[in-house]
Amino acid sequence: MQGTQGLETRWRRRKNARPQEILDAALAEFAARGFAAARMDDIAARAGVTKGTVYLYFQSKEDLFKSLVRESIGAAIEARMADARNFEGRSSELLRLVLRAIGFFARTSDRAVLPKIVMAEAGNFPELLRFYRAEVVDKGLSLLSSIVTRGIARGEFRKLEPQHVARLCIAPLLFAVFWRSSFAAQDAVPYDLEGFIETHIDVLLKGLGPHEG
Amino acid sequence: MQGTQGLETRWRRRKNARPQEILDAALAEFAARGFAAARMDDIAARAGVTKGTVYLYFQSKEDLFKSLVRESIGAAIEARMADARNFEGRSSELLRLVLRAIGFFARTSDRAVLPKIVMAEAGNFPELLRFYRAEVVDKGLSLLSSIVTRGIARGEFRKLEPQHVARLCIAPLLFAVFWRSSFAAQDAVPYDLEGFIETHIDVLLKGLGPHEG
DNA sequence: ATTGTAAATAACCCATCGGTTAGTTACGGT
DNA sequence: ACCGTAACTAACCGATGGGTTATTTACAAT
Repeated sequence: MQGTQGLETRWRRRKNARPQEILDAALAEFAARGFAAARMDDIAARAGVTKGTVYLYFQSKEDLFKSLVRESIGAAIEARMADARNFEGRSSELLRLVLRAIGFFARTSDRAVLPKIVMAEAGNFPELLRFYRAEVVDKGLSLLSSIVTRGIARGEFRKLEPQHVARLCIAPLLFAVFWRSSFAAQDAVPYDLEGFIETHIDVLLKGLGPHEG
Repeated sequence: MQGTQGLETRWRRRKNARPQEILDAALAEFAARGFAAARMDDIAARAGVTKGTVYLYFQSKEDLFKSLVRESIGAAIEARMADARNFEGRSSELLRLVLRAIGFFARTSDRAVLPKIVMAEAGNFPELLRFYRAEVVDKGLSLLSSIVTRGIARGEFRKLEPQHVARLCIAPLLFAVFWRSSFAAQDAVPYDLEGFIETHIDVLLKGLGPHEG
């Protein structure tokens, strides 16, 4: 537990480093077990401290989780919204760009498991759900549907309900997150998520196009 | 707990009715809380019995859940596979039919929450995940990818990786399930899931079509 | 070197819950 | 009427895990 440093002391005082280390450990444990099943003892052990120490820096398990959400996704979405507003080219290119970015996040980031955890335990922690929806879901859907609206206005996309299309954009990306965080572990040959996402963008953009088919 | 019948007896012997009533109660509790957080006491109470009685009919919590999966989805998928094999018309029509059927199930059935529960708690109950993947996921994906392969062979669809397209088919349906079982509860104006699914089928079929765009 | 203090530990408390079992009761057979 | 039995209950057990607290210890200031 405390065997990583030299031989002189059982532990060190590291007030500054602890919170981030605990957050990282918590992310890993929440990702592996979900919110309810993650043990504070395990989070502490992974962070190289004991449970009592975690409670020096965070009030409760729920506080720990919220801190995690706050410091991760919200900001990233707002950054992309700024990108989108400044974009000049074709809407299909803009959409491709944004979906590739979110797709990359979904395929590679550790943080991508957070939506899964939230939806999974929505029933037991409604406050967590409300928080996440306001912070992430509504912002994300609004970004995507504004791109779709732009595309329709410029005659690049067919006339479809932007709210539906926005959800069609992210559904496969959410699927990718779920696949990665559950089935992927038991696959001998890993499933090609990157190819999946490219196919998604390809099929979606063709499906949105105005040319009759 | 046992106050529903008349005044004469504290309880009745109803060996035949119990299992189904317990399964229904379990579905409701699993749907509301998830697998781990659902309490056997609550399931029993909802079924109008005590916990001991549940263990007369089911070996364990996990056995209860598995029974639920078995009696619901597995059979339905096999039925659709038979439908698909006998179908004579255009692949796009076949795919539309199948997706509408699954979509209807996703929008309306109580059982539709099962995939959500499984994926949510995959990390803690790998055996459950393995079971569900073999019983539902692989069969479902194989059904869909065979339709796609058929469509490509007949020149109705573009040449795309059927495994990717199969997942694209269900991703929005899974999304619908998740939306319904988490966010829907807090929406004042309910989101139009049926329109969403129709848009999905529309966009997907156009996106798969062979005509350049 | 000594000491004050706050960072960190380790042992503890207690509510919860899956599963078990000893006892109770409905009810068909005689 | 009265068993015999199996359906059912109710009380129990043991493990688990969130949160607390008494104690120990690193280390900066003097």
